[in-house]
Amino acid sequence: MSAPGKDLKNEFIAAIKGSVSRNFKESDVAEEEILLSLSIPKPDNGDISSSISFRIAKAAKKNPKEIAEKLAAGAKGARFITRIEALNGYVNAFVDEREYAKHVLESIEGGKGEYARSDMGRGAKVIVESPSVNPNKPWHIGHLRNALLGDAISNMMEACSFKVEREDYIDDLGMQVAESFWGYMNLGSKPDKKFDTWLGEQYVEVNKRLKEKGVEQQVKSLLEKMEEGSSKESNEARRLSEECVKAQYQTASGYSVYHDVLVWESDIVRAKLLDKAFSILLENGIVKKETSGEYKDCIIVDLERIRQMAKDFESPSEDVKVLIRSNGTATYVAKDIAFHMWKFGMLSDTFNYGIFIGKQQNGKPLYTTAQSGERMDFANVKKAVNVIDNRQRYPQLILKSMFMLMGRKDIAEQIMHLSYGKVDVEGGTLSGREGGWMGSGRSYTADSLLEETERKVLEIVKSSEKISDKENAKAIARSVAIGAIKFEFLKIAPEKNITFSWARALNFEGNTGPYCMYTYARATKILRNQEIRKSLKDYNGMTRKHDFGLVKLLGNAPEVTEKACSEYRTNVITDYLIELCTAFSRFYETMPVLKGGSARELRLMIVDSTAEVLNEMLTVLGIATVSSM
RNA sequence: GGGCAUGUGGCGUAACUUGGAUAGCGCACCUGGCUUCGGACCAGGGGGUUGCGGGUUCAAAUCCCGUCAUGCCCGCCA
Repeated sequence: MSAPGKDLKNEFIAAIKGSVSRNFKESDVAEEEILLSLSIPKPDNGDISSSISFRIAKAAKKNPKEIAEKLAAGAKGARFITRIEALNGYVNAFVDEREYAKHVLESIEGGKGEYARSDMGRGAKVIVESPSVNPNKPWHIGHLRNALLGDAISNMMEACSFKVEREDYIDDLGMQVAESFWGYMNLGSKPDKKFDTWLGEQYVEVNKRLKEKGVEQQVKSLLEKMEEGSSKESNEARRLSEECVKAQYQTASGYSVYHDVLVWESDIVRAKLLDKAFSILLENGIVKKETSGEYKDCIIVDLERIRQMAKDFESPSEDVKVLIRSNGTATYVAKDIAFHMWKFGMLSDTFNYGIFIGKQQNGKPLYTTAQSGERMDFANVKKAVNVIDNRQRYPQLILKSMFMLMGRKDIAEQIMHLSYGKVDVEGGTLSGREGGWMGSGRSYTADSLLEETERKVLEIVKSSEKISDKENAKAIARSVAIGAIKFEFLKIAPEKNITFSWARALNFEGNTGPYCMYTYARATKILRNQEIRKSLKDYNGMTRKHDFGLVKLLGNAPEVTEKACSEYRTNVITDYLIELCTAFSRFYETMPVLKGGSARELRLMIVDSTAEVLNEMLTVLGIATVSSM
């Protein structure tokens, strides 16, 4: 895989390294150190820059400016770098724009739709868990953030050569489902709308009645029956949950979010995952069963041992964590421990699988754990990414630490909690229980967000004079709306809380998905009916004006994907896209392509390459491009 | 009480992991640009003591200490 930006860096590093060893024999700087010293200077100062002289100056107790001058004088470029200068202590390199442009454009051309990728993951199998919404209500915009993050992270990891399994954990044995189930049986309402929305409304209604006499007790006993597995109630509850998940997956499908497998809590219970896991843990003394005292009959883990294992482990007020309660039921963390032992292949063959959705719109089926069905080859991974909000930091930390206690540091290090901030709405929260997602006017479900956005986009599409493609207006509006929403969530760093605003969501100007999509549409419009010279020989039309700035950015795409992936930060890609689109727009305004004279072929090639990179990067975010909008 | 996250022009944000040249971008505001490849655009302008106080350093939004504010977590609940 070709990464021109990296090639350029390496050439510069080699040039500096060579100069250091010739001029400053006593100060041996590592290539890694030079790499960290690199930055992009203002265009006037050069194309790539290093601040390494400051470091050398410190060790040698000399003036950094002099060091830089000596370094620059003694450094020689090879293929791309023509000139190396010192300025204010920095060492700046200037690149031969024709030679480098040739390398970048040929790399993109040769990449055949896989240019902006990396082989970082080396085919390692990873399981990404998201969004794990309780199966008793519709996705609201908070769940949507999770789903979009999970989807984009999965795409990013795939682009970096990981083998990704997209898994969704369905807790159909929770209090929430029990409450909705109770409502279903006792409130006398019949489904008159999308099932998940209706069920969510039952849930809100039940929650209001929980204070009435006996209701809470009834719900609890209902949950107990559900957990028995073979009862009439458990079958009925599972059926209800499945219907709800089917509805939720209509939402997912609307956003082009897909999964490979659903894992149901009731199937985990049925497969006796807990028993298998805890017999191993008890055998090895990782956890112990208390026979007396405060925690009599509980299975606990000593938190002091965890504290010693994990330095950043916060000190909880208690000294032990109960994993299995005295009545034999498991806590959330206990379930997660067993589940992760399964993910990493530590438990023998367990689940049966069936098909939940025969064919998703990506062409693949969605499998599900099931009471009876086939054995399949899920899990057994090298890495697990859990997209879970930041409130679960503590239990996730215990989870990791448990593997440390098992002597499986290798696994502990490969459990990544992708912790993200919560989504609020102006003047309120999105509580599922209290119905905050229902809103007062427009609701905050993922469905209505898409609907509203699509409506607004459609208005714009219809009033646009430039679009000839009016028959496809609806399809275009749908794509643009999805792009707008996804970009809006993914451009915010995951750890930040978001306060949702309709005004921002329905703005399509500036740093937005539609801007990027629009840029792509303009690029492809130029290319329409044009022949792109695949093996362009003449790079003489290359200038240092707005064309080279654009080409340099194009050269960085593979590194951007890699950085985004290794940091689990989707905003690395959105930032790059904005930068790229801005550079292209500038190029578009100032450098005529079709009337470009002798530079025409070259500029066509630049436009073609930009469209290619835009398409690849947007695809990684889960955003499909349109050629007219 | 302990811990975690966040704090950057009126609003929303990037850069913080790995210190580097004048803190980047968008919205809103002001000025200009469509007979020329699509104005969901471009060019220009005003607006910032990066919460506050110390420290380290040639160099701090970035690292360290303290402090304030906001949100969250610390149940045999789920």
